[in-house]
Amino acid sequence: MHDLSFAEENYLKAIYHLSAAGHHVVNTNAIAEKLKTKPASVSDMIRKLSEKEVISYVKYQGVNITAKGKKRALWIIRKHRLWEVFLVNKLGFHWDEVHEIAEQLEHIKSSLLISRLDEFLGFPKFDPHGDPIPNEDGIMSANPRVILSDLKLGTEAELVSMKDTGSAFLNHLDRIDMKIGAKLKIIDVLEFDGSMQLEINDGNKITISKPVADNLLVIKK
Amino acid sequence: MHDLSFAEENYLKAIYHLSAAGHHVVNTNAIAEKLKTKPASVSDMIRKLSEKEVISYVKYQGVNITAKGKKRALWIIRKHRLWEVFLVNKLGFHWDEVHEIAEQLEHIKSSLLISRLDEFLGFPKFDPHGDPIPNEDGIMSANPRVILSDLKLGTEAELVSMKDTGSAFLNHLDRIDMKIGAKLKIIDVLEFDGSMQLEINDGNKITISKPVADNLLVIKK
DNA sequence: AATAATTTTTAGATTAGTCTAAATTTTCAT
DNA sequence: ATGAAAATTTAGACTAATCTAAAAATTATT
Repeated sequence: MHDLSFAEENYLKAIYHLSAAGHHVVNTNAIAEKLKTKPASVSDMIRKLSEKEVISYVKYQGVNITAKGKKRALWIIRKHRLWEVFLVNKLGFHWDEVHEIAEQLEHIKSSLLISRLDEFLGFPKFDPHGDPIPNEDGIMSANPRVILSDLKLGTEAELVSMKDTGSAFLNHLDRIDMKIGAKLKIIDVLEFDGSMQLEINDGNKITISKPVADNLLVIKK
Repeated sequence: MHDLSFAEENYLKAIYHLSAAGHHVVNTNAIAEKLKTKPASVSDMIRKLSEKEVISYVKYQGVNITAKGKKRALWIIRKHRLWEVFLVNKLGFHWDEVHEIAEQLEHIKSSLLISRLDEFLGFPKFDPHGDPIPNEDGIMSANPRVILSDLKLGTEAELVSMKDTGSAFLNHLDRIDMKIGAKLKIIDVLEFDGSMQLEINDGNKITISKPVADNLLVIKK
């Protein structure tokens, strides 16, 4: 198991995220855009990563991540998300300030460190953005996040993240007491405008518009 | 303030440690040996570091660290030692397992992270090896470590580290209840063999041989 | 003080990662 | 289905960090 360099790890992670986002074949320009690098650099790196068998690749035909590559990528993602939990829960950072620091910490090499950190944090299942944390085998045990507006009447869910992190939107959520971790139950959906009536934390009933519901990510109970 | 690369940071730290260890002028071979690299590589790096004004340097005459360089080095050392405290006090590592991980963590760039970590750890003054932790300005407020056998009759001190970390020696210390943090008072020194009688933690009296006293590092009270 | 031994620097290569510019391949539109 | 547009790869160059081998400077020895 030769180690990957920081640059190689970043490429692999980007390819994993693009694969997971539906593009089961990932193209060069998409990688270049995601990493803010040039397509020529991506071509070079693709050759190197396919020699290391973490991706498979046919010239001009795009990239597929291999099982081996997926495992490596999920290991990096596990580290990233555990460090984010540490930064927010232990050091008091806000969840939208931690990404850059976690991008550095995710490259630290020590599996013992990560298992100790996991234990110290109480074996969290989600990072502060609501994304699930893979276990040592790369498996995410928790339900995936879904968009609130995709759920049906009667569904219960927990708020884990917001898509739009602009302060105007966050202020709005604050005003209606909608915080990460809030338990939601859908008690009505209005056909004509898609707005929803919700019960929050088994108490207050509020109504939110479709655009707001589109921005809220939840996991089903 | 342009950032230094990881390699540059490692060279600067090595030069700082060599300067602090008495060699007020540091020579190329010493740096090469410390970093397990070749003198030719050191020559190149010396040129780069002196362009960045963190060291001053005359060809064939060795290297001096500048005030600017010392500040940079102490910042890296601060990060290294705080991370070591985290690994030992929070994650349960033993103090002789943490160096390699801290070598990686010390390069993480974020001063906010370090001030938060410092606070989280309770503003420690020593790392788990007993070395003092510099503050934000690069100043080490604590007394320096000294060798127990250099102290005079009547002196009180705190055990902060052992030079010899072999398990035979550590077992011996365990048997006589000599742990990091123990408060020691020198109640007798025997001329003919240099052995010492100590009071530990205001209680038990024990006798240790000169070779043992030579291996114990303490700070004076 | 001259020469031998040691230390340090330079010269020239190598690898990783990046870039621009040009060539090639694929895709899309008419 | 063919030419234009877009995507991708190749070619060649650059920087950072390293190495080996050779040259130059310093230090030590007789």
